Amino acid sequence: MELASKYDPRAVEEKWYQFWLDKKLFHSEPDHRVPYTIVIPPPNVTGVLHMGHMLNNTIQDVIVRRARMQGKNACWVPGTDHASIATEAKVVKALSEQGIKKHDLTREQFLEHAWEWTHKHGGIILQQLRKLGASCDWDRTAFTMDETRSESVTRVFVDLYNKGLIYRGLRMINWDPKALTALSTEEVEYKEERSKLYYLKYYIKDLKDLKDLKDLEEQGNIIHRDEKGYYAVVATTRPETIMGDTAMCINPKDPKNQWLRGHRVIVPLVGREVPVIEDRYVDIEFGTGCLKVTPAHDVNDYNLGKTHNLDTIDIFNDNGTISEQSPLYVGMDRFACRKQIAKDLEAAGLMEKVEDYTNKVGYSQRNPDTAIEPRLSLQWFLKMQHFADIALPPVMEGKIKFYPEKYKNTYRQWLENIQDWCISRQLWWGHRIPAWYLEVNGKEEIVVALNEEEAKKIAKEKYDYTGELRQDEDALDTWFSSWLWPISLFDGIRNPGNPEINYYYPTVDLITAPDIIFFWVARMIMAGEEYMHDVPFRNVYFTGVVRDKLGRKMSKSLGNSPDPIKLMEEYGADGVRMGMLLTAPAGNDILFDEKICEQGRNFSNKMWNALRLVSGWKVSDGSDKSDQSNQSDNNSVAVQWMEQRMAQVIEEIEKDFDQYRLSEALMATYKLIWDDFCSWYLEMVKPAYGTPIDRETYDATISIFSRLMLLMHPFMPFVTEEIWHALQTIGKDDEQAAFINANYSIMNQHMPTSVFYDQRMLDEFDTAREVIAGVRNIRNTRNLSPKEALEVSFIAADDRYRFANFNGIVQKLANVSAIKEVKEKPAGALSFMVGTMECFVPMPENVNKDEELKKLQDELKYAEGFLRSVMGKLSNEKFVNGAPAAVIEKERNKQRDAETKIAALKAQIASLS
RNA sequence: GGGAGUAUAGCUCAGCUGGUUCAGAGCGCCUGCCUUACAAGCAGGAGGUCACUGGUUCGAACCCUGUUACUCCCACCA
Repeated sequence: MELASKYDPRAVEEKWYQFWLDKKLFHSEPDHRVPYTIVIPPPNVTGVLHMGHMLNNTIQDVIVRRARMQGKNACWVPGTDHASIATEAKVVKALSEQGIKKHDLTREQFLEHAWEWTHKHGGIILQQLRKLGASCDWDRTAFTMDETRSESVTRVFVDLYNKGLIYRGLRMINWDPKALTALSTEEVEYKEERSKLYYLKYYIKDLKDLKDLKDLEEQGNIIHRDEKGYYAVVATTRPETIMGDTAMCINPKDPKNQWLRGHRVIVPLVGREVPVIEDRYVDIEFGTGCLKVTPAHDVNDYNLGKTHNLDTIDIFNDNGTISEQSPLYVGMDRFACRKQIAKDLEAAGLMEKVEDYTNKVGYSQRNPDTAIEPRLSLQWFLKMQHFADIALPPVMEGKIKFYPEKYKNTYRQWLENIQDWCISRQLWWGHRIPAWYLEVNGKEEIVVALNEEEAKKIAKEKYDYTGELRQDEDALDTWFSSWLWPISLFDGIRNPGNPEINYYYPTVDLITAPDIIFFWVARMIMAGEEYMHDVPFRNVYFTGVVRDKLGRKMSKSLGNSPDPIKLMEEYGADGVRMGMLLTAPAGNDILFDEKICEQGRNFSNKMWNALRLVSGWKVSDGSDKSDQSNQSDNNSVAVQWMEQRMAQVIEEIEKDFDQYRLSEALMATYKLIWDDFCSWYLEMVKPAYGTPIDRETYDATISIFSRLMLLMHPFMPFVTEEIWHALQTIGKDDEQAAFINANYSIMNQHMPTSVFYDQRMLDEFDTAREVIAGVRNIRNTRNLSPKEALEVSFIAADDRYRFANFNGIVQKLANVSAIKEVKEKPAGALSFMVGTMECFVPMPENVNKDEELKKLQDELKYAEGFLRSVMGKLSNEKFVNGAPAAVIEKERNKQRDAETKIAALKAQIASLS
């Protein structure tokens, strides 16, 4: 078999993915095995893969593949989200490009377009996940608006309505004037903005003269007056809302504004006369202490309006333009109006001053360019206190674990301050609210039912009504379907107790981004507790945000987001996966630099070349009766050592996985393969050019290499499958090889588990390695050719640093002709120390006495300093009395070692000078 | 305004129960090598007052006070 010197992922990746699909290796059915379930955070159906998805799905794939290889029945369910606002916006935009306006269409016509759009663009992202290697059970692909999921949503709505947890009411909500829909409080993101604070004059009605002006001022009142009369000053960031003012408010305890009590003031420009009300809500320190009250357009003002029985004047249309209810500026956009009104106020002498000001403005999460407008509106709500009550304990009590744990706090804080969830959206793309309206005795009544037929039945029973019903036009918030995801995927809402939901629920791990902890994670826990009386998952792994290498969020407008598909084409999916994982400790943001993928690509190549090496070996068939037919001691030691080392690292890897330290597990595996296996083991057993290797070592090598591929497989599925197959088919005839290739997969193999290992052997190797490094170092500094064999002798002060088992290996790897134990330092030798062992390389012609002396003296100085610090501890009574025995023993060992070392160094120095 | 987190080598991060994992890893950088698997490589090397401050302790990167800087979440100050 002739192998190219560079690994080419392109052909390999496609081939194996197809193979896995053909063999249905991702598919799961309930059986006797332990289930391992994970549900994908469903990406937007019309979305395309971005780096966040890459990270999230790579992590999921790693843990799913590992679980599968651990013999669990792994089931990773994929699917997409209908993303009502985002998708509807896209469809509206596409239609308008064809000159079609949404509201020229009927609901049915619009939905036809929307489905068409969904089918055309939908699922691209799922195809892209295949490139990544995602081992999802594609047969289970779901959509939040498919039949099962839709019906689940309707049922849950009806159920919660019947439980009294869903209600319809007029409330202050967040309105998106572009998407023309209500939003939940969670969907509003506040951004700091530089704006202006306008100080407006509100003249006092019928106040021409204040007789006790002086007294009032002495009491602390701040009184404004000009030629037109007395006036109050109101500070506002939103002068355009004055048309909706129905009061001015002061704090009853504010000494500055006592003089305003009981008066009426005139809204500037508008001319409306409004009362001065008093409420402790007003902050005395802010602005002038006078607050304009616009109950229709501000949550606090709304509350004031309720307490003080104020009128509500809604001066905005749905789209943010000024409504007919306003006496001025009708039809003008709110921001244009703000500019204009500022000018007009100025011109009319009604503006006291304007200051620069920074405040926070709410924006729609889905329409980041549109400032939301607080607005009084009739909407559907879910009462949340009940859900907060059931969702808090499982997380606080550790039934669900968060990684990293700090998100527990965030979670608790949110639940403890929960607000009712506005679940209705004025959209067509989504699950239509299953509520029907009817009129009974001139009064509107509501019937909530699974479908119209049911609704009619209820209307008949409850109201003796047989006429037409009118269904609510609104759709539900997207998250009202995704919160059921872990249940509805297994049809657990419509068909509770079915074998699938019983088997797969609860899922094990949820991998998601922290920004949807409230939107999704919390609500899934609520739904899980409500409908399954059990948690939906055991562990939540929060990924970080993928940023560029400068730490900026990746965004389209910055253009700093690489296209994952292109990255995979350049570095291979394995390379990109490894790159992502290397920089991704749980919960930390990822500063992603494309260059890191190179490391992944290089590593694929490294493993590939190890395969090239091994596959080029000729195995001794015993016929030559040469030494190569039997395993040498060297090879035997090498194999044993590698086995110990593997066992040790596997233990580490298992620990890392238990704690979801994926990047560390990967790094440990990486080093095991690159350093231990390639740099050390393969060099140990590598036969001289043209000579064969013994059968035993060869088989052991194939076995070790294969197991290393298993360990690496979850991280880099493609290259490991390729190499593993090559290893299984080496030396087989074509027919056997074809059979193996067609019937076996690395995915079906059992992940190696930790076993007992011999620490002494590992320690002995470490000594040997240091000896080798010492010799190599001497070569390096003296510019000696690696081809020139050297001799090594050593003085062992005690037995801890002996390495006799590795003598042959040291000889081979450092090109040493002989290793001798001596009692005294040979004349004319370079030296180095390994622990307390002195090593010498005799080399009379190369010894520079002064240099050597200096080196030794430096070492001596260090050792003496070290000894001093150790002695400091040991001569401290409190330490000897207070520290645990084991610690003291360690210090005594340090002392002994240091003393031995110092004696050796002194002897060497003496012999040189 | 409330809460959480972070600060260790040029960069990204480990450092778990305070003590031989104690100052580490990967990448980058420097030096020398195209050595018969791999230059996408090999061998070696340099790099750090563990943000600052005070304390607890026989002993602190680690525990506690405070300070500074950055990040995130929450909140109705117009």
